[in-house]
Amino acid sequence: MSLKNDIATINDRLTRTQRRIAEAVIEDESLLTFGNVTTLAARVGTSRASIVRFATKLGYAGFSELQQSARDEVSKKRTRPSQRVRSDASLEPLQDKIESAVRSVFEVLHQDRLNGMASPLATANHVWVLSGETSRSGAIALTSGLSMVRSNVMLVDEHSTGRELCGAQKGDVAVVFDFSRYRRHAVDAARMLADLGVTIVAITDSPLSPLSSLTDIRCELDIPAVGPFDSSVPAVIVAELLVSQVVRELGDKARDRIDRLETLWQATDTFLI
Amino acid sequence: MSLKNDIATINDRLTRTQRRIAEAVIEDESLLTFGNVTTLAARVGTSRASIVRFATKLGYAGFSELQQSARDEVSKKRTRPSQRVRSDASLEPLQDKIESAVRSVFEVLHQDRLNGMASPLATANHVWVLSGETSRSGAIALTSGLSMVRSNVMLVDEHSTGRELCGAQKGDVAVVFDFSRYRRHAVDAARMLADLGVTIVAITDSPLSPLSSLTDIRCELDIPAVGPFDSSVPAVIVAELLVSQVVRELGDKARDRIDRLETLWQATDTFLI
DNA sequence: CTTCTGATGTAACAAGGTGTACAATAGAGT
DNA sequence: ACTCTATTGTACACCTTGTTACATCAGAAG
Repeated sequence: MSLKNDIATINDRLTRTQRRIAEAVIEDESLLTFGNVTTLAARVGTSRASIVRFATKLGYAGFSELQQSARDEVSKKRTRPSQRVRSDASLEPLQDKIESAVRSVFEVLHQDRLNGMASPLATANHVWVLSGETSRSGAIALTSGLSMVRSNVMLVDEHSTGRELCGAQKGDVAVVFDFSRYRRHAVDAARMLADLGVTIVAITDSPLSPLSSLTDIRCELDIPAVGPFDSSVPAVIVAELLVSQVVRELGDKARDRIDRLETLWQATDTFLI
Repeated sequence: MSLKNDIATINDRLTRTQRRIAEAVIEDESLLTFGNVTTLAARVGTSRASIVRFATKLGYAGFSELQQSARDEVSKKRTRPSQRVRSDASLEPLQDKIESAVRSVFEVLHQDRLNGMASPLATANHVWVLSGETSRSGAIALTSGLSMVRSNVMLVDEHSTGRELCGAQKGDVAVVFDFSRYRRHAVDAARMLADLGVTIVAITDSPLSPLSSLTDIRCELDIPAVGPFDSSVPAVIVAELLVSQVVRELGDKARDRIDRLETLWQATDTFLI
């Protein structure tokens, strides 16, 4: 806003070419933030000197200072949501962190990426679910949801890794949740499965994660800290979105299975209502 | 995404300083888009040459090309919202539902109520954690977090309810997660524990829940549906908030335990970093 | 301990960018 | 038509930046 304000305050004192320059930078701010004097001059169809004079007219020492100001402006815009100021009850910073983490999950997980991650889960022979510690809730959510809509979903516990995984083979899919400190057993198991030809779907927190080099089918989440530990909320959300997408892909097959499950529940009187 | 992809595909071939560079540009993308070789090198604490080598390692001709790519990426991001309406159409209702569920968790869980639920967990002799199906992720999150900061935390599985609970007595606390259809075993177990004099902390979805009549220490959450199933996100958030509050109450005792846990992890080489 | 390899830093260089002095130009007023 | 002034373009000096060649250093292998 500050740039537009600057222009507005002196806009009646602008010369013709300066006005053209102003119009150009308002229409496409990247001319200022990413461009330089030469490109901007070319775009407007004027000389480079006029660009510099435009900057000084706005009150800056030169083009460089104007550019810096424009860059600061967009940087501030990007970081604002997290800095949002509010009253200081001790729960609110947590609320902020979690809410923005939730939002970022949906930014990362556009529909096409979600499709790319869910499709293998719909078609795989077996689905193996691996996780570290903080991501365990996500793994549970995925296993629980997925096993209600398809068969052969296995949660692999740390202490039973070898025994359970020995049947894995090509055509299977392994979903690996792991964050921040990267539990060795999860990473090792994932690497082993990848070597066996199993398709890896990774939910992790950084392109620098050891999981990221194993597969293209993955997403990187922002993980907020809640108290001393990392939150598993983003992982759980991803798990639930994956399940709902798999359900959509499987269509009637999933519905049938859910129906059969329901009759089983009824027969065993599992629920109170 | 393309930058993060680029980094991910070669992340295991990065040298130490190159990894530091990668971490820096992932954390603050403006270092790439707005910065230059000099500033990035200064930020990372390395030489300018290493920055250039990092760019070439990623497959670019040099830093300039990498910067251009980064700039293109954010330019694309800025124009995306218009496409987003179309391509993300099916995700947006879900996003709305989850975000407002998150918000409602914090509306329900004012600081005093959170205190009331967390305090018993800090002082109890034993903490028993029970759950239904969709709330299982929350139970896992609570058990996992709580057992890192205090001892005698037990997750009670459906098939082992009797065996595990027979030691419960006055002075213990049971946290029960259960929603919507109210799994019979969770409710029955909670009732039994209440009869034994165990303090019940309930996380459920309605004052009409069978759990609500057992205890005053409880909260009622709005549970959104994600696909055909109920979301466990609210339960997980409550679990994490409880843990963070217990940590605050236990103070140094919790910190000591975390420290000991850390040395154990170090000794057993549990994590990659 | 020595050697070798790869990673890192230093320094030089070429290219490109900014700012300014100065010349050219356009336009208004006489 | 002439002059004066404000505006714009040109040219140049200076500085910064990206790149590369070379020297140094650290660490693994023997």
